[in-house]
Amino acid sequence: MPVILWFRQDLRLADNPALTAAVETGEEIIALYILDTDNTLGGASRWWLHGSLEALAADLGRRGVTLTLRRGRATDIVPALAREAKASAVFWNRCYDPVAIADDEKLAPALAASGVSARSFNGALLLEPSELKTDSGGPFKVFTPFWRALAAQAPFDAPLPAPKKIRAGSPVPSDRLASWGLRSAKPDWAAGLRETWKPGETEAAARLTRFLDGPVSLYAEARDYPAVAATSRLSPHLHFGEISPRQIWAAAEAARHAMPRTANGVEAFLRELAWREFSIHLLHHWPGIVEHAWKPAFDEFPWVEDETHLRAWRKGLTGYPIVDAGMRELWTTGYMHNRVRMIAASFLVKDLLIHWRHGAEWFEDTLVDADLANNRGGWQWVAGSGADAAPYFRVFNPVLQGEKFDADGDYIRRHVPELARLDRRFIHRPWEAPPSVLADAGIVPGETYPAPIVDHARARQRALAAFAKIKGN
DNA sequence: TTTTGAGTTGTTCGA
DNA sequence: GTCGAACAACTCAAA
Repeated sequence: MPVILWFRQDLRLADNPALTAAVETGEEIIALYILDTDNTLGGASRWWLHGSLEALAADLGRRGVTLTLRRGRATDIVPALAREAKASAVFWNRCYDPVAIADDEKLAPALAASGVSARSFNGALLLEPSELKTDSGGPFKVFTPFWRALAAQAPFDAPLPAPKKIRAGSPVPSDRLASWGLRSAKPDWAAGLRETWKPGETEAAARLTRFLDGPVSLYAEARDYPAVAATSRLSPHLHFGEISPRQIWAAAEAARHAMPRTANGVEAFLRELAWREFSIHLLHHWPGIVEHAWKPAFDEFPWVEDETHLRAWRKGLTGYPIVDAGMRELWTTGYMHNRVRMIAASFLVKDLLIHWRHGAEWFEDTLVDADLANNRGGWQWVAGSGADAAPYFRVFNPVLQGEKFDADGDYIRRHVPELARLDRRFIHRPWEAPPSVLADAGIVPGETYPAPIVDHARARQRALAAFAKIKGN
């Protein structure tokens, strides 16, 4: 009797515990992916998913296995396919968002009732939420102790190799990937994504190797400079499970061992990997953080509804170059450098006083690495409402941040072409440039590039006053 | 049980 | 130009 391997956010063959276990049964395997109708994916995520499934299907195809595509509710599709294919078991790697957890809790007994065994595995985390607790038995709420506790449990299980041979089950009816319309965007906005990214397990591994061969040695210092290619850019690959944190941890440790000069960079990089784990742990223990402030007092915060400001922010037309560069990088490439994410997020939440949920939703629609746990956690961190959040008085100054982390304005010139010829002295504050300088750069304020939509100094005062209202309550 | 040091990423002001 | 303090108070995690 065949067994079903249900692919979810683990679109890879290597270090895939569910796949390895399924292969080890010796039975024929039916590989399944479900496009869940309850999961509204953002446009950039849909674009990525298409490519990732294409790559997975090709990798499976080389082993003679067909990837079966179905659309619907996982809780309906999995038992139905098990009956249809007379499968004896279903294998999958666990996901940790609230919908997936609820599905798992329904599926296991439903399958058991029809005599199908269900086996789930950890393919997405170094340690699962149940495996990492404080001394008093509760979940961590502060990153640094979480990180210490996590690192203390290294080394983690060695990554599993991709199965050499997979016994293919008889084909069952499948949707065609194209029929899902994941890339049927009109107008075609995905040109920048195509130039920037290549979804799939092969590219994920190659990207990791390239990063560990070079940029990682500078990572600790250079990762904050958005014009410098010092980050791994593995986040979308990680989100879709084209690579696992165990693979990354093991490879990074190997690099540190082989090249001691990379030690600082590796340490900082693994810390960032641990932030992903921390976010997922938080989401697992407090699923309410998707919609509500983790600190309840913040649900009383006097957020401002301002559609005009929100639209200017989304389009990268705030008049603050570093914010606009970030928002345009996001729109054109499906990605934003981490430092700039903080600046742009702080601007929305603190300068414009717009609810972090609006920002989170826009990011989820436009980021190729959109990840519920990371994204919601990150936005709440910036807003000050999250676990281990930034203090309320930490308001990023977009001019100072720009001058500090993009001193020459290279990042801005790349993404805001109308400012490309502006002298570096004014690249972060074009409103202060003399008319002759603006003329030389071909800039007409208010026409080719907007004046600042708010005055930062005043916006900061307004934010501090607003945050004072909810303090201590 | 109580105590204690610490907590991703900042800015401004005044000396 | 540089530097330290203030910006709040609270909660966490471990001793």
